[in-house]
Amino acid sequence: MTPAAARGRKGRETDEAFRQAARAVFAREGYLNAKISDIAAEAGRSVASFYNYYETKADLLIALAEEFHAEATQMAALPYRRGLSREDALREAVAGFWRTYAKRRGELIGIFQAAMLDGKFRDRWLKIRAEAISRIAAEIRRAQADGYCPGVDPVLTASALSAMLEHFCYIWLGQGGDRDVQFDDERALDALATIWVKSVYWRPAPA
Amino acid sequence: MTPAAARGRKGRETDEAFRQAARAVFAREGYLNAKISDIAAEAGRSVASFYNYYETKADLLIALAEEFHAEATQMAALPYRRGLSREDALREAVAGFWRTYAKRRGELIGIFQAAMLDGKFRDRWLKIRAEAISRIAAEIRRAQADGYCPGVDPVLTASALSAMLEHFCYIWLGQGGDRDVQFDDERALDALATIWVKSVYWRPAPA
Amino acid sequence: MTPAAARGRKGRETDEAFRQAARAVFAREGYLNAKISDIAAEAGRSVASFYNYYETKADLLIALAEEFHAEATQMAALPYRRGLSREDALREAVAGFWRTYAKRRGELIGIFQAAMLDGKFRDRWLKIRAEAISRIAAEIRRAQADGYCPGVDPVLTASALSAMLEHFCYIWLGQGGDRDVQFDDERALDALATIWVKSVYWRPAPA
Amino acid sequence: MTPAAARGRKGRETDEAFRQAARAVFAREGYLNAKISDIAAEAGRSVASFYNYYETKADLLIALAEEFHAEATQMAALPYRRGLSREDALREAVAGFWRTYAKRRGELIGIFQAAMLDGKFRDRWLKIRAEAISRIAAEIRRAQADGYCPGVDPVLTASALSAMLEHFCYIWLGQGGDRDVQFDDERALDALATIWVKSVYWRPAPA
DNA sequence: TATGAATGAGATTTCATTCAT
DNA sequence: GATGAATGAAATCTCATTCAT
Repeated sequence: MTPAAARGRKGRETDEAFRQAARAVFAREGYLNAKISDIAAEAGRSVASFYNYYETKADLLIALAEEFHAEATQMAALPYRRGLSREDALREAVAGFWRTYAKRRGELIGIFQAAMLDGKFRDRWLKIRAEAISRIAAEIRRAQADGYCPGVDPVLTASALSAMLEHFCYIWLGQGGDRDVQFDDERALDALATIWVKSVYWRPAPA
Repeated sequence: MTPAAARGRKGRETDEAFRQAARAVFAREGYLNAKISDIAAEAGRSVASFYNYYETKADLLIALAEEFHAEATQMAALPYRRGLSREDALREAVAGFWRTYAKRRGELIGIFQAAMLDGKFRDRWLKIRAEAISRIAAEIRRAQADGYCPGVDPVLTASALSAMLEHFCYIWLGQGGDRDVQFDDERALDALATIWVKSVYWRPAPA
Repeated sequence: MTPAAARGRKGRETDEAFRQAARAVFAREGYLNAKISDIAAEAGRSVASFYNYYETKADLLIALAEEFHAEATQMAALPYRRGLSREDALREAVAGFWRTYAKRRGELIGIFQAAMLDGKFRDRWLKIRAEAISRIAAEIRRAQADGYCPGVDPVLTASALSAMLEHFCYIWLGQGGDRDVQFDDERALDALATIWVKSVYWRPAPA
Repeated sequence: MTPAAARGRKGRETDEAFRQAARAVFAREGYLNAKISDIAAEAGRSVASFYNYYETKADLLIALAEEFHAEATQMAALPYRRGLSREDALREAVAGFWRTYAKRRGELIGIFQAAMLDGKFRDRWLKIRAEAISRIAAEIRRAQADGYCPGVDPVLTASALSAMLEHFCYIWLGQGGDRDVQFDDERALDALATIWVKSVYWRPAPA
């Protein structure tokens, strides 16, 4: 396998073709059902060529996941840099996350399925997830310093909120949602953000 | 396949052996990695015998999921019948759910993986999930009638809270948790219940 | 296995139930696709019970084939005893054969398929067939003695006519016939009988 | 599966190896008893390789049957183009058929067994057979135009003669013949052709 | 005599992966 | 770099047959 850096133009094009193909195939078939041959066919390349670029399907997914993570992180951090109020920033951060997933359905499905099944991938994803959680936990601690949500465990709360965010995105954006539930992007986002805000930015009733 | 009702003692024993074996194997290997032959070996029966009881691995899981759902529902409903305050009842209901999953790790893992990956199972599980969500949504509407959480969409909020509960359980009880996070049952439960309570039982700030 | 002679009333009833069931199942599914369990289900008996009566599916078919052969032979011989002209007798004999097969579709299908595929059965059926062929050959020799069809090989001709009769019956009565061909019993019989008569009862053109 | 036309030299060789192997195995074991693994072993290829060329054993047989049919049709048509008398042409056509089957015992056995048992194959074969029958029927109608065999149903007669030809070939060339019957190619052919000629080229006795 | 239950022994089929060109 | 072709290694599923009751 030629290292990525050493590739010529043709090589970079083929690599990109495999990435796009994988996103399409994961979105259509799911990660588990996606065969290497499906991805190759979608990319208009041979199966053997795939192995010039990635050792396994999981490796390709890891590459996609890293691209994805960079974007999601940026989207989530952005509002804080814009000087919004904490609540508004949070609402926007959640929205950023949601939109990133909506745009990258292939990665969403791939990452979630693979995290459940593939040991190699799970470890990588846990690291990425840990980063997000520690950022959320820091934000909770900051809120606590201002008198909000005293006594809650910042890390476990962050873990729970993150679990909610991810799984809700997977169900609604990846799987098409719960049965018989009306749905639109705005209302979904609003429900998510409200839970998040209310569960962090509350103050104890005055004695 | 003999219908369950028509089976004699020996048949019922074997069936039970397959169920226990499946729980153990799902817990150990995950649902997708579990081979019929693993389950049969764990049950001390032949693979061919398995097919006298279930048509597929998914069918066996459906049977387990139904048992499981009955128990979880009962555990979650119990506190309300005991006349606790809404908040306390909710806290206990969440705890009941958590404990059921903790006791039935095999089902937890099986259900989660299969709901994400196995079309046949997913449809069945969505039905079960829909029931739970409509019960949660009803509780939210009751809270709204008392002036709590005005304006939130009860069903989407229920969907999000349910997603949180399930995924958090899966991560902590099924997968062993997030990296580097200290964990104990009580604190985890507390984090979950607090989010749930605070995101439903809040009142708008007085104008 | 209790020998047939030693069976009580109940045993004879069960045996008969298996025979009828086999005829129905062979007619419906074909011999090869017929599972012992299908026959047992059709007979309303258990699979294990089947083995009290027959060692294999082929054994049951042999029993049916013998019943069948006795009837077909009788039907074919009858017209000769009634003093019809040779041609008319032949025509009637062919008709008897046809009607027997039509009435016993299960055996027809069973015998044909098994003769092609099951070594054990084939040997038995060849014996039965040999009898029929030698009877036909004798008739041809008698015709030759009267100056008909000089020079033809009586046995090979008998074999060919018998092959025609059997296969034509199988195609039309067993499989439902050739594509797009209009069909009724009388015309089919007439075509068969005419071929048979004309290929035996011809005289050489006078020099 | 690469379409046959798009294959390179190596692919074509392997395909041919599977065809030859199938012919040998069908001739030796019969179609139904032939396992994919037998064919692969005979071809000196792996079982997995088989599936790069055919989806099922039936598909391979269909390919062989089409080759076979093309040859048989040509052999049967040839004598008519040579300007022989009708009777002589017919005799030769039958001989062409017989020789084709003799040369291709594997196909003969495969086609017959599969037509009896395999729904997928039967439909295909019926189409091929229908063609042959309509050609024979046309010949009979031509004979009738010349005053031969008045009143017979051309199509049913064609069906019966075709059934005779095929089944006789199967019994003698595929199964090794009837018991205790002396046999040689010439006599067999003669018996077949005589039946065919006499059953078509007869004129009614003058009133 | 009858049968519920168990199973050994196979055949089919699928795919990720390798290799020679 | 690219790819046609080949394959090892599994897992699923099916049934005839047996046996204890």
